[in-house]
Amino acid sequence: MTDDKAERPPLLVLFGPTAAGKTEIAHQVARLRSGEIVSADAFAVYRRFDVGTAKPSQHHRREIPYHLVDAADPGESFSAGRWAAEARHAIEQISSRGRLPIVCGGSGFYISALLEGLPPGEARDPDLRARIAAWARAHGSEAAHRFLEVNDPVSASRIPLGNVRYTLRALEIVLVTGTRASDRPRSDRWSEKWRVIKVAIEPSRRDLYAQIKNRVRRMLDAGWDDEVRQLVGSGLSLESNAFGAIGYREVASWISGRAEKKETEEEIVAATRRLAKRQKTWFARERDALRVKPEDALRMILQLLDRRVETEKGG
RNA sequence: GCCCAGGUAGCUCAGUUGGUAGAGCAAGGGACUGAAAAUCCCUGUGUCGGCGGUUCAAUUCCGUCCCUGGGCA
Repeated sequence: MTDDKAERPPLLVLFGPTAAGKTEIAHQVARLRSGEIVSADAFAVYRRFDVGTAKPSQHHRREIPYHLVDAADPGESFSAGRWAAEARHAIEQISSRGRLPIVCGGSGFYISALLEGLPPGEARDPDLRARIAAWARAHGSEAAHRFLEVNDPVSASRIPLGNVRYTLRALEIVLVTGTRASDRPRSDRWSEKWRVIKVAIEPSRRDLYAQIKNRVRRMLDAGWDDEVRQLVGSGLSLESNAFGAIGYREVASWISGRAEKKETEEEIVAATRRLAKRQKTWFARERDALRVKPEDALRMILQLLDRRVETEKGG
């Protein structure tokens, strides 16, 4: 069993809150251990959303291959399922080239979709979704929740009355698949092929907040406004999924004169902190992750990778 | 100097026909089955501007002072 485990190819998975310094750490690991990076970031996938999504720099991207950055047009709606499928493919390719796949990002749901899998089949139907949403608007969200209670009581009991999005999604699953969302299998065995090494980057709250503040200011001074002007000018709707990225709508308000730069900055900082909090909550469930401070991360990760190699040679 | 309007949670404000007060936002905690940087759930003790007075009881009524807007001089 131990030998069998040692034969599995390594898969490094790096996660943590936004602005924790994950990107730089992953990049250094990739340089030092022949790695390639798979970005686990729900908004870095969108082309032309560059400044506000803190994508790796062009310099970094020339040095190391980055996967799933700029993988979709801003008008597209990405999804955890699509990301996980593409990420799995990329990881297999990287590994088959004898290089180290490094998953790095802060989208907890995406990482969970990658490692644990999602139920088979998308169970998605945009037309039906629109019709259910219209029905819910006409009859009220309570009625939608009651309808779910009849068709999938377990999901209904898990989903708060106020969470219309989850309620409608669960209804969509029942109507599309004929199966209750709560009955769908939610795990597959993909990750068993790998020696998964999970590392959580955990800065102190004080450091993280300072980093967030600095980073938002740098983004605002680095042409975020011009980027938003171009996106809006090209006809992209503010309602598009990509525009849901923190800060983009705030910057749009600022450049249209509806908000001051200072209050825009404050709003974005606050929204980013709230994101970081939700990310911490998400990652707290990863009990088998090595937890490290950003300043120790590179050294600890290299140690971990090298120790595993030693074990393999020794075994 | 005079006349208005205000001073209530970190912020913006509601309210108490007198029985010590509550929304939104912020903040903190949590959930997460293909929109996830999304969506949602939980958490509200604050000299109700200061000091006096009336009252069994004042944040509420009265007086006075201070502060902030606006107006008149």
